[in-house]
Amino acid sequence: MQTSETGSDTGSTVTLQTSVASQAAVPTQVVQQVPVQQQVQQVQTVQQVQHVYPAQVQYVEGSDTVYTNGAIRTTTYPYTETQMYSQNTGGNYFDTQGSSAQVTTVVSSHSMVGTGGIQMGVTGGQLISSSGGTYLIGNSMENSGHSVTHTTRASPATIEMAIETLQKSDGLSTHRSSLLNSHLQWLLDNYETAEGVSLPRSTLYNHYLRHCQEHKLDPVNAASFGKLIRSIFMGLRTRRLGTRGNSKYHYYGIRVKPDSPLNRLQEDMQYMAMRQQPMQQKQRYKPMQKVDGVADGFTGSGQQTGTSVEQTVIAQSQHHQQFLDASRALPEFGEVEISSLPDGTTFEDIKSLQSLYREHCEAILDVVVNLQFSLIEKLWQTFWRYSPSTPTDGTTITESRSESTSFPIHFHG
Amino acid sequence: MQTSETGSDTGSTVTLQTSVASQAAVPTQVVQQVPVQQQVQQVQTVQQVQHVYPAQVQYVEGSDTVYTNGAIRTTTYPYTETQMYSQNTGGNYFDTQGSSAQVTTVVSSHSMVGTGGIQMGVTGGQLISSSGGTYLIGNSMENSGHSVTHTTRASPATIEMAIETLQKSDGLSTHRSSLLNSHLQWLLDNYETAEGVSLPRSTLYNHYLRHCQEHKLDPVNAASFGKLIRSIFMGLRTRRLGTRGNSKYHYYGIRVKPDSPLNRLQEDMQYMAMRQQPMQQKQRYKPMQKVDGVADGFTGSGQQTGTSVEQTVIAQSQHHQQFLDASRALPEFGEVEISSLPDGTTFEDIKSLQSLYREHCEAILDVVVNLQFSLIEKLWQTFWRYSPSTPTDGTTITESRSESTSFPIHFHG
DNA sequence: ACAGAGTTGCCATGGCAACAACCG
DNA sequence: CGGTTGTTGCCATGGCAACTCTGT
Repeated sequence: MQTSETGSDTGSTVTLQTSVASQAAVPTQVVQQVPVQQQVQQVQTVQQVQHVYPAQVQYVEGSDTVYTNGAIRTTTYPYTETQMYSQNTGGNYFDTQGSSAQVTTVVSSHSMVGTGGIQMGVTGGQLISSSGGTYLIGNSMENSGHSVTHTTRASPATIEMAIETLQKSDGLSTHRSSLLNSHLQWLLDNYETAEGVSLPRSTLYNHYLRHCQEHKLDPVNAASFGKLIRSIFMGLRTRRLGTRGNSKYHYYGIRVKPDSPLNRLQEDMQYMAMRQQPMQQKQRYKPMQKVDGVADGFTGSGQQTGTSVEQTVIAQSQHHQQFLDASRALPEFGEVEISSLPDGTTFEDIKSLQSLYREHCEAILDVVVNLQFSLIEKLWQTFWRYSPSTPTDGTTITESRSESTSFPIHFHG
Repeated sequence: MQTSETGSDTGSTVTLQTSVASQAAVPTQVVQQVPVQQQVQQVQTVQQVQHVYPAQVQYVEGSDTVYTNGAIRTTTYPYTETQMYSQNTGGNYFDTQGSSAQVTTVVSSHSMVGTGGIQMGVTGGQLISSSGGTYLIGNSMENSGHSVTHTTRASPATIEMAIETLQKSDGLSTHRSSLLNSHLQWLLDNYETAEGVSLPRSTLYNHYLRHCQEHKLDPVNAASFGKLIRSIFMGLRTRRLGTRGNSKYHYYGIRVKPDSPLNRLQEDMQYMAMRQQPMQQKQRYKPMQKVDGVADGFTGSGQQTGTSVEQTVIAQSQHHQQFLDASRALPEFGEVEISSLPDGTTFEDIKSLQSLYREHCEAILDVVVNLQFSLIEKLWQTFWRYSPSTPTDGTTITESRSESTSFPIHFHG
């Protein structure tokens, strides 16, 4: 359906720039760009279809209120949720925040308002991205596993659009182009759209950083990476998943390709991370084993009637695979037990420090999970820089759980 | 014009809660609320009109694209800007981020979409808040100063709505009510809507914190405060003003009431802050003296034809008054001159430290400007906590500007 | 019924890049 | 004309509170 016009560089490049540290008000502003040579990279077009777990998708269509959510709630919740996203030519993505409440809105550059914001149609369970503005969502396949539910997003046409839109200014087709194409290619090679699954943004970004490191590419920051990936895998939605108080932002509607090397790495590392977990944490995932209607164990996807057990388990593991994250692997630190506070330091300060330390540990675990061992030192430097000697005073953070004392030592000892 | 129905507490309270530090994953979650007694606080209704500086206001009305911006650009900029805001009963505020691109959207719970999102009308230069949903913008008065351009937002009816909407759940009219009423009252007493001026959010929030401190009230956090103030002064827009790289978020469309004590404090402190500034910085504000078309010295407000000099100067001072902020008062620190870096510390690290330090200084200056001297110690603790001895190593940050070395010492010496 | 947990809306802030205006 | 600066759109993350769901 898509012609194979490749992202043939000249004249259309994304202007995502190499991350220059120009944040201070220093007026010099040197733009140091690595002169990667102009390799015109053929953007691969077809994504293989395999191991597609039928996460059920549904849509609701009202007269002038359309909810195109993968996760329709069946309640009287004031429904600000919606999370519509326009399928327009690129730039305007509607995130959770800012989407309207209860009534329409959303809109692309072609004024689709009259139709209710998003046009819909159902084809045989396949999720197609026509390049224009319509958005097709396949309905749920309720048979046994491994059906083809999605795939083949990010056709070259789409990418072309993405590039054009991201760029939006004309004649600058320099080294940025190839640099970007490389990023695009990597993303296309390793990820694919898939309904019902989500990836933590940090995981995805860490993968990206690792990729950049390996290939000596300048990474863009997380925000720009967000723009990039949304321009490729259109229709990504935002979710915040995780335990209470530890929610992390996820890209919902994307997963690691089953044949991606990232997949293998992640699995290995997951196993390692699993082994580190105290028993209590492991049981966290157990209740999801008792299979019932809901396929992926998450709120989302409303009523699902005829799923098989096998299917559910697969979807589950799929979900876990992408979902397991440092924030979950780490045990909760529990309360701090301190006899006497030395100075004017309040209990809040202690908790703050604990929180920071936990974040640090999560970061460490995260890079380890992603095999980015070289980043460990950087993380340590970042965390401890402002405390060359000891953390502020003599108080040590003692954790109530026995196994988890001085957690990162497991990794560095 | 408004009936004097007071926010008489029972049955309608805002559920903004006292800020409990439940951020860690500690499961206890004690909600400690100060049992302020149920003083039914009469919400004052009429705001005095005085010293209204005619910041010029304008509106543009298209067929189905309405730009109700205080700052219409006259260009071909893709105009995602718009910054529409719904005037609905409360909760749904449309910030810069997320508002549609180029085509309508925006929407309240009463489906005003057909009208183009925001209805407009012009009355004789007065900005009126009818409690329903329409938003009236006065046009610019092009005569001498002190005309009545705005005022009298936040009528009791509006507040009632705000309360109802913020609350949205019914029967909990407890101590929260009076606590909130106190906040409301304070906000109503000290601020008013005004077109063409803006306040840094930090300033406003600091004022609020100070207020809470003085009255032994539990402050809400900045986000919740944002909800609160937007529910009262509807139509606030978001701006990010400041020098490049130092932009701060502002509430645009609000100012300190001319008779507010905050005003006096701020002026005094500004003077002090001004005196601290090296000469070069003071000149920063000078170019605005050369009066030309633009009234308030900011981008925004497009074509203004017949303003008098007096008017401009007044608007200018008005603007400065609200706008002068620590981020501007502080001189730029300039480049760091370091002979040798000791460890693996990179130049980026130094710049990072410098940036942090500057933020620290700005914070200090900010609290001093707002006479919150008791917060200074807290700030210091916060900043130096992770560095009990010296900042990381022997390197000292030398600033290129002569007067500004060790800036905060002026305040603590 | 109540408490705890997950999810999400609304608000906050911040970085990067694009754009416009301005200045030399 | 190019470089600099202010402003803003789009993306990111995070906190609080409301809501739902689930387990006791």
